[in-house]
Amino acid sequence: MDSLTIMEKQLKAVSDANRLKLLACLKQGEVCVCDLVDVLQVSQPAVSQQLRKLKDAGIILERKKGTWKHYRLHEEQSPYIQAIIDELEPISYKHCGPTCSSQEGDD
Amino acid sequence: MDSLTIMEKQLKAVSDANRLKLLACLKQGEVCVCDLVDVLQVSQPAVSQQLRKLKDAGIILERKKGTWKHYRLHEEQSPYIQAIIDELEPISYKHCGPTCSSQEGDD
DNA sequence: CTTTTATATAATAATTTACTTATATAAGTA
DNA sequence: TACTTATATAAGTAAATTATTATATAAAAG
Repeated sequence: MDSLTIMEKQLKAVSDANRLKLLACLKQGEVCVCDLVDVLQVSQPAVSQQLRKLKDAGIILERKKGTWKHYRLHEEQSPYIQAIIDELEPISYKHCGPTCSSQEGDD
Repeated sequence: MDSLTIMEKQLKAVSDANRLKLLACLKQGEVCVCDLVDVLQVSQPAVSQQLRKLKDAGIILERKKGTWKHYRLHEEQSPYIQAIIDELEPISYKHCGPTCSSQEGDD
């Protein structure tokens, strides 16, 4: 994949209001899917699909923790993706529960 | 329009390979539509429509010169759009003619 | 004034996107 | 083992996108 195609893929991944909101949530650190469903006000599968796009573009990473899955921003971003993240106002959310938000994990 | 919506619009405008190529051409300065048609290898109306999207998003500016129309990058860009432009490898093109590429203009 | 040239707009069709509901998977719990 | 919970995948659908061809506009040339 040439650099322009990679760029296109990454930009397509962030050119959607809901996915920008997801990134705005993740600015604060790891978030589990259930909390993100709450923020976006769309169905759980919709959130799952959006997260997948961001993951496929290499913008976010996942960590499994029991039944839960936590997502976070990739530590290293292309400069232009980082600039986008920097521009986003953080969005805060309610933690769905103490079990979900604990720091231990499977990987 | 809130800032997230503006951001979404600008990012949608650049999340397409052909429009990224247009920006890559414009890095060198003003270009007339006929030269851009040559670069993209799609129909003239298609190029017109792509340019319109970039213009509507406030990323490029137009200047009329007789029958021709020249497009150039907006002097001021949002930091994230600028970061995208910076990342693009310039694309060179053939000037369609001396009349077209002269510097005088109507506005 | 008619013709040519450069560009824009309109109408349309194929493709992609982003939801939805239903179902699958996989881990935790009674 | 059966039930619940968290997430993912599948199938279907409505809306958006991006090309195409045909046509309009507007300036320049003859």
